[in-house]
Amino acid sequence: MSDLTLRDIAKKAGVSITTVSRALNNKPDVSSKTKDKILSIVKKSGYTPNLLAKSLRCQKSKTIGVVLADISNPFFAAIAKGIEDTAHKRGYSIILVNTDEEYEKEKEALRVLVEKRVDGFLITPVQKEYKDILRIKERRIPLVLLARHFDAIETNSVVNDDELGGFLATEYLIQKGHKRILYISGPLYNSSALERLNGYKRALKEHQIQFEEKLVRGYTAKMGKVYTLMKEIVKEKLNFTAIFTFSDFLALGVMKAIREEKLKIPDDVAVVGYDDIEFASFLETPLTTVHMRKYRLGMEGTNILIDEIEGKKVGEKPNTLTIKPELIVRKST
Amino acid sequence: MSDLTLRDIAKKAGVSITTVSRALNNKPDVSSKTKDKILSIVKKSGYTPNLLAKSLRCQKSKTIGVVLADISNPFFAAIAKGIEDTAHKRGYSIILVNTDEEYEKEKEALRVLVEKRVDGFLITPVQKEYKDILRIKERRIPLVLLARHFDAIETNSVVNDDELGGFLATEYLIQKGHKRILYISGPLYNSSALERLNGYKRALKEHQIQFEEKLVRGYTAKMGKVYTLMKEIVKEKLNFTAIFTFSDFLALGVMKAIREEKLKIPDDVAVVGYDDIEFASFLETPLTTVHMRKYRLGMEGTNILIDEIEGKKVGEKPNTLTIKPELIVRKST
DNA sequence: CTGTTAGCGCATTCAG
DNA sequence: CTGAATGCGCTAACAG
Repeated sequence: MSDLTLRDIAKKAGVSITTVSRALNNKPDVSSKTKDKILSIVKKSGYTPNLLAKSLRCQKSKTIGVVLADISNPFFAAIAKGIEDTAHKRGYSIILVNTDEEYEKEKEALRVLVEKRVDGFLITPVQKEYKDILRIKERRIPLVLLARHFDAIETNSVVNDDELGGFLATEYLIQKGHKRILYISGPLYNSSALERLNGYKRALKEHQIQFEEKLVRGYTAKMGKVYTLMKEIVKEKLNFTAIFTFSDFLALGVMKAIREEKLKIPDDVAVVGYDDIEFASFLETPLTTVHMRKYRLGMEGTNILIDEIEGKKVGEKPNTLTIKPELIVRKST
Repeated sequence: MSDLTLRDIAKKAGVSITTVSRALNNKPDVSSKTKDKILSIVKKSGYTPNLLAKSLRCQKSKTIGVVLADISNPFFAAIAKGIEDTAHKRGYSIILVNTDEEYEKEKEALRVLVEKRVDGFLITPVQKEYKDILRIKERRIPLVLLARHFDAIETNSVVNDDELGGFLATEYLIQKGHKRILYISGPLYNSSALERLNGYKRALKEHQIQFEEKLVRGYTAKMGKVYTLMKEIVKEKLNFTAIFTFSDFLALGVMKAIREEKLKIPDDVAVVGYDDIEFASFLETPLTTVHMRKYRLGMEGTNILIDEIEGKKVGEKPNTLTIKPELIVRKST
């Protein structure tokens, strides 16, 4: 059964291709009689419009390119869900690409997606460079950055207020009496890692605690690495009583290492995570963490993007949205 | 900067469109001199091929439709990662759609993806019906079912040996001395839930333990529901000493409920999960579970699909692959 | 209200 | 080795 085309339907209905097209797209200028006739033929014939042709002709594909760092990480998965739901609701499909935090893959993904003529991009940038994202901008393809942003270039973006998140977590620990707080950071080219560090520093400063370089460690987003690192750190006698981690995902690795070193949470060491992934509350020692509205972040980003795609944007300035995080206190502190 | 086309490049190079097309696609019949010239012009001009046009012309989109039940569930996320990696490696993009286990959404997704002319489908079917999947088959669009399969229709599929998984988990518990084993099942229209139940029953039978209907509960894949249900069950005095759950995801809900009811794992009640999602091993009481090769499942499914798309299929019969699971014993039993 | 014409960007005959 | 012509399936401008 090779696919039917408008021409086939037109022939069966004894009208022109144009008329069929009009009937199918609910355009005016078709008598309801011919329209009904066409529609019934379409229905019983099993005609399926070819969106490839439509996209080529109309110069819009109703498809969004979604470039995420790691779909198997529940943090990004939650964002992806928000994106997919929202896009679908507004009539768009998403082409999803994983970068594994590698800039080469991001670059490649951007290229292919431009070739496939996506109408816009949603990206959690790797941030090792931004040249290729700049090129998207220059091509005037709508674009929204998610969860991370660049200081150097202006773009639409939806981010978490990471400086505040870092501050809240740290200040809370300080108020619980902790003075030596280890921060397991993500890589600092990542804006969210950097800003959480800034929040951490500000909290220390406001409470007259001296910042110590050696209490900041990690600089990675890989749980496995952090687990190994943590085992080493415990042996270093750094004298910390609390740990703030870049993500819940990392906190899991940290806590496993700590437990294996026979330290008790929260008695020997308090742990605060970041993101509030679903699992955080289901742990045996539920994790105190900075709640981030991941689904909403995906949703808002998608809405901003589609608004721009469809020319509903107000003003010329990039649209940036910063979502406030919230500290969720559980049993790990 | 409106997009350049082959025509623009041809004009600049002083050759025909055809020649440019040939040069770009590494076809023979172009002198290396003109080819070099064209390539250098292409490079400096920033030409980007329009894959929409190419797809329309060639009747293939190099895009796969991926229809998953719930991308925010780490089990599906892991499969998705395997799919994306593999597809990307072989030059394909994926359009991802979530169904939330709702048949209506699956149906709608299938329709849109056919319209977008994906070259093939990877689907974890909701299984409340199969009419629309049948239609895909009738259209002769390549298709691979993942993690679940239908008895009623023949299709390519890659599944876990769920009967065996259910058996292994149950027999292990029996060998640990348990006789009253609660099975928190997924919905039984889902083939994997049904087969795990069958494995559970077979293990009981082989060990001369009477099967009891009331020890099978749940019939849902939602963690929240299971959590609530579990709290009720504990109060029912069902007298069970072990629980086998349909998924690690559900096990999390179950364990939380159990702990809140002051029962100890594994002393008061042993728990076995299914899937072995990454978190299972990072829990404070690491979870005994049936390991499923999720990434591989996605990978194999994608390879089978692309082989069929590209006509590399051997034989006419559907290609079905069953991956053996493995029991991973940890501290929850 | 309806049909004819043109063209989106590309790959592929077929002629030279 | 190269180019002119055709059409993938669709929508839009224009003419009736």
